[in-house]
Amino acid sequence: MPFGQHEIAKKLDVSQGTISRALNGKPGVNPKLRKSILTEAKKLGYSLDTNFAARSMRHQALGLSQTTRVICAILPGSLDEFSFSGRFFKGLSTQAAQIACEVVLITHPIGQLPLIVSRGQVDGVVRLLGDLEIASGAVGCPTPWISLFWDIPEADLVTVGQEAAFWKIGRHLAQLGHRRVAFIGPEMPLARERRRGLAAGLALEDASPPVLLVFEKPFAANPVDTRLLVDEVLALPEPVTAIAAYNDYMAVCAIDELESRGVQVPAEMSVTGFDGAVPSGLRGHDLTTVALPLEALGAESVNLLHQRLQNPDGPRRKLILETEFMEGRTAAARVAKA
Amino acid sequence: MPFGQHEIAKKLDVSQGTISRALNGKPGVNPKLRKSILTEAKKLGYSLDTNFAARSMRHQALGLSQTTRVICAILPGSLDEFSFSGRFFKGLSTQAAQIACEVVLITHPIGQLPLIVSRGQVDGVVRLLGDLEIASGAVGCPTPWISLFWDIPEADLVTVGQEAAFWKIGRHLAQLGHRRVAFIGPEMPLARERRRGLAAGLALEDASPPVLLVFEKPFAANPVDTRLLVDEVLALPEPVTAIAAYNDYMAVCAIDELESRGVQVPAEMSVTGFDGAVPSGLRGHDLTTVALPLEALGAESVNLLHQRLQNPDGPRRKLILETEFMEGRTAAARVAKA
DNA sequence: CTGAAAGCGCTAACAT
DNA sequence: ATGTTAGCGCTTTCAG
Repeated sequence: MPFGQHEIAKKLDVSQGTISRALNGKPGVNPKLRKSILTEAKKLGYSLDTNFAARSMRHQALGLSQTTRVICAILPGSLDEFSFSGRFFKGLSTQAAQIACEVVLITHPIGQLPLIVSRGQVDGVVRLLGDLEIASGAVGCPTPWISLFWDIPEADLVTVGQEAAFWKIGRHLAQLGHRRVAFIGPEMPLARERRRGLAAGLALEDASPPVLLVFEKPFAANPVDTRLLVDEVLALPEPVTAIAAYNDYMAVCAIDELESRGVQVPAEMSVTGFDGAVPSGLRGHDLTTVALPLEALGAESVNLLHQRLQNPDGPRRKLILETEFMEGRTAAARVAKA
Repeated sequence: MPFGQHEIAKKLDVSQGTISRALNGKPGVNPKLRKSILTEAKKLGYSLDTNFAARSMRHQALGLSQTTRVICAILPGSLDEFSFSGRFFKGLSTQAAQIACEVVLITHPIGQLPLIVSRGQVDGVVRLLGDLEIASGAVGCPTPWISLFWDIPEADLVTVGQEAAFWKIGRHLAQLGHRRVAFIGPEMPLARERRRGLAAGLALEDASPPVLLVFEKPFAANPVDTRLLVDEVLALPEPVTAIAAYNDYMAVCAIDELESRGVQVPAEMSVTGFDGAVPSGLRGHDLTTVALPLEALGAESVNLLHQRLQNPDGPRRKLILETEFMEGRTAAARVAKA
C-alpha cells in the first residue's frame, strides 16, 4: 500500500535519486523538472514523511541531526492529576509551537518508557516522576529530558521554590493565630523541604513559638494513607488547630475524613493544600493553597529542553519558578478554646 | 551513538543473523547461546526497539502487520476543553492497556495531521474534529480512525444521542414552567440535532405550546460570539425565561454575560449547558446540564478502533452512548411576571 | 544537470 | 545450529 519516490520517478521517467534531490530542495535539479516533481508528489500524496523510517535510517547512517520535532511529556496516570495536566500541557504545547515542535502527552506506563520514547521517535522528554519511580531509582531515558520538581542528576530541572511556597502557607496560618500545626505528607525529600518552609513561615516574631508536628508515611499521597494520618492527628492528646497537607489532593482527602468524623472545616480545623490542582471530582472546597504556575512550568520546560538539544554538553540547569498564595475558605482564624 | 545487533555479534563472536533469531525468539538457536545473547543485549541496553526504523522498514518489505501498539488521540487545542480531555483520556488509556497499546494525546495543530500520525508511527487515531475542520472538509488520515460526535463517512463513529440528551433538558425546563426558551449555538448539524431534541422535550402534553427561539452564528462556541448571542436574546421584545446553550462552555460564557448585565441566574433567567465539561477556570457555577459519559466514550473508541484494525474491511460502525441529566443550580422554576 | 550505485540495520530465505 | 546474503526506501557520492 505505501509507495516511494520510485513511483514518482517512473511516472516522470527520471531517476529516483533526482526525486530525492528535488524533494529535499538540494541544488542541481532543473527548476522546471523540480516543479513538475513537486506537483506530481502532491498529486500522489507523497511527502518525505511517507517513508519516515527509511529516511531516518539513512540520516542516522550519515550522522545527521536526526531531529523529529516531537517532544513527549510523561505524567503520572492518575485521573486526579488532570487538572494539573491540562494547564501544564497547554503551556508545553504553546511554547513548543514557538520552536516548531509538537508535544504529545502520555500517562505513564509504570516501570518502562513509552514506546515512542524507547523507539527514539522523539527528540526529548519532559517528565514528572511518581514517588515509586523516585524510590526505585529507575529513571533512564535515551533522549535529553527535563525533570519536573524532582532533582535528578541526569536531567535538567524545572521546579518551584518549595520552601518559599510553604513559608507563605505558614505565615498565613500564623496570621490566623494558629500555633500548633500538623504537617501530613509522604516520606520524601520534597516533603522535607516543604515542612521546613512551613516551620519558618509559622515562626512569626511577635507570636509564641509555633509547634509543628510531622506525620509522614512512605507513599502517603493517596486517600487511604491520608485518612490514617488524619486519624493520627485527631488522636493527639494536645490537639492541633490546623493541618497543612503535602498537596491539594491530600488536603481534599483530609477534609473528607475530617468531615466524616464530624470535624468542621475550617471552624474546628483549618486545612491547607499545595499545587492549586484540586481534583475536578471534588469541587467547591475552595481550598486555601499555593498555586503552581502551571503554564509557565510547561513553557519553561520546553525552553530548557530546547536549549539542551541545541547544546547537549552544556552545564546542567535548574530553573526555579515562583508560586502564588491563594486564600480560600478552608483556613480560618483560630477560635479560643472553651 | 546508537548501535546494532552487529555489536553484540562481535562481542560473542557469532553472526549478526543469529542475534536477530535469538532476540526474535525464532527457533534454531542453541538455548545456551540464546541465553548469553539475551544477557549481553540487556547488558548493552539493546532491544529490538533500539533501531525501530530499520526493523519496521524490513517488516514493510515483507508485508508484515506493521503494528506499532500506539494510538493517537487528537483533540482541539483550547484549554477550555481540558476538563473534557482528562476523563476522556483516562478512558482511552485504561482501555488501551487492555489491548496492550499506549495512547498519546496531542492537541491539534490546525490544518494538518500530527507528525507521528503522518509519519505512520501509530496504528490508529481517535479524533474530535473542530468546527473549522468540519467546515473545511479536510479530514484525511493515513490510518483507520474514530470520529467523535461528528458523523464522517470515512471513519467509524462514537457519539452520544444528541436529541435524547436535549430532550432531557427540554423536559426539565418544561417541568420548571418555562415555555419561551432561547437556544444559542453555532450553525452546525450537531446544533440542529440538539435543538430538535430540545423542542421535543419542551413540548409536554399538559402545558401550553412552547416557543423555541434559535440564535445561531457560524462558529459561535467562543466568548465573544456567545455574548453577542446573549445580547440578542436580551433584546427580544417578548423575553424568554430560559437559555439552553449548545454546550457548557457557551453556557458559562452566557452566565458571565447575563450577570455582567445585571440579570440574575437562575432567578431571572435559567441557563442550561451540555457536555458536563465545565472549564476549570469557571468553577462553582454548578451548571444544570447533561453529562457525557467521558470515560466510556474513550474506552469504546479504543474498542471500536481495535476491531477496525482487526478487520480493516468490515462495515462502518456507529456507536451511540447514553447521556445523564445533571440537575444543577442554574435552572429554576419560572417566576410569574409582575 | 542527471543516472547509477553504495549502504544504513534488520529479517528471512538459503547455504553450510 | 549457524553463517551468508538479498533487499526494504532513502540520501549522497561519483560518473557521465
